[in-house]
Amino acid sequence: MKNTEKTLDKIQTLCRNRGFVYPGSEIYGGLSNTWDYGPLGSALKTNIKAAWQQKFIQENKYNVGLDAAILMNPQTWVASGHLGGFSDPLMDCRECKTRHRADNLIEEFDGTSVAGWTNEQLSAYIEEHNIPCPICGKHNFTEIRQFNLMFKTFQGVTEESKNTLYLRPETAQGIFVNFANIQRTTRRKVPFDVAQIGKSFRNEITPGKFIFRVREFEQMELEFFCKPGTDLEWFEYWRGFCRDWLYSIGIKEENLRLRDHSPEELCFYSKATTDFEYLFPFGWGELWGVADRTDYDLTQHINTSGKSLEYFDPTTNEKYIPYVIEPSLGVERLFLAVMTEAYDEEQIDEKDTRIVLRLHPVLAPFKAAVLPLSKKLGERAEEVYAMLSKSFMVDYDDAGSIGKRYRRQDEIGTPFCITYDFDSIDDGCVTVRDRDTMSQERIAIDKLTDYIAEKLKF
RNA sequence: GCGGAUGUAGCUCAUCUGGUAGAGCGCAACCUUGCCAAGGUUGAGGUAGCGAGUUCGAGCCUCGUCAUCCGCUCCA
Repeated sequence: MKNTEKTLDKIQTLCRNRGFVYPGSEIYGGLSNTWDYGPLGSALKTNIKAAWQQKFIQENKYNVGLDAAILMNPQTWVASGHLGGFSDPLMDCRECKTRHRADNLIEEFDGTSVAGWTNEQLSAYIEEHNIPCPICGKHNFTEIRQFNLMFKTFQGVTEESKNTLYLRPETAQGIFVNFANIQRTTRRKVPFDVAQIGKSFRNEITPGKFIFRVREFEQMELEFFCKPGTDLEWFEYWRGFCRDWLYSIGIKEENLRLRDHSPEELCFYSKATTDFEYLFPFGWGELWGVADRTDYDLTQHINTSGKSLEYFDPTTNEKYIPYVIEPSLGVERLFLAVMTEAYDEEQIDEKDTRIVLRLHPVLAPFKAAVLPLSKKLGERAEEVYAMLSKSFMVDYDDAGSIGKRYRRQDEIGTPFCITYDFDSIDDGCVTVRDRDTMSQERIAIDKLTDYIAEKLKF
């Protein structure tokens, strides 16, 4: 029973104590659901993103990268449907403390269509018809509160409504609005896709579960543009591709499941969607969504902007709006999944346990730690450290017993510990201890960089 | 946002019915030690989340506020 609630506490504690993740703005009493990634956490995050970029951009012939702006012309959100369509008028029942959507209350009460109604109209209608709470049957609601999931801000120094902008609630739209630019400048032929890592912001009503659901988060997304009719084939392709990548960075099969959305569950524009769910300490939670979004997004932008985003296929002389397959992954969620997967406690004896973070070496913040067996060897050991740091993130620790230093490194996921001992002066070798196998190997110092580099390959 | 619980040193906690805060671990320095949490000496670190009130006196009582955890509502 590894993935339990208790494990989340332990992971959170480890994260805070060892410099992976701190509560945000802590000295001012914090700011709810914000987290700051410390020295080790930022390194892990960077490594996760780099691994993704390597697999999905560098090694993939279909992909190009993009880094679009967070602030976008508000028309973007009109086209995507985020402005207007996703702002829920919510009210609470004072009697039974439940929350309801005002529009649903009316529609479920007498079937009246309330599309386009203002909050005043909604609440007047509820008063007028004395609509009861569907849970307790009483009629005692708070006033309507509007929950728009987009963060609002202003461009320019005056806070006028005409200057209102929104922090993007998803990175995808930056890709869609650049579709024509990218296709033209890279001379890509369909199929191809655009991959992007970036921050998104959503005013979730209920964030929580450590870094699982936060209001500011980072997405690793790609939009794969393909010919209509080939989309389901490609959908399958990406599902497998994404799954295999997760396995390769250390996610275990038994902790991952692919859940296909039922027809009723699908968004109205989506032809097929699969949630990759990971067995987090609090239960199964969505990690990665792979969706066939059809030509919905591009069509919306064509209609709203008036610009043509059609693709002309020069080999067949066909014109069409490409279909899109979108695998969308949250960096923080993968961070948590990776930490959950890696977290291990080894029972040494009745009273003694050892925490080992079995991170894939590619993801580990430090690839190795240089540990002089005695402080007298510090000068020589630091030379080894300086050499390795040219190629890798390396730690150096000379405080305390060697055993204690091994454990410190085990806790932060360092795969290799390098001890410089008294023989090293004569034979030019150091001992490399492997975190997972606990085996020790004598390696020549001048071969050390290559030795570690070899271990870092997938 | 609602309901419940919580908030004392970096961490885990103690402080008897209100009388000006302690331990273990961790951390730092020195000595010792020479491959998986050794030992010794010394030391740093808290206006008890914050603010107000009651009281001769509050970490302990009251109110407010902020934050965290659990549950509910929601998640394109």
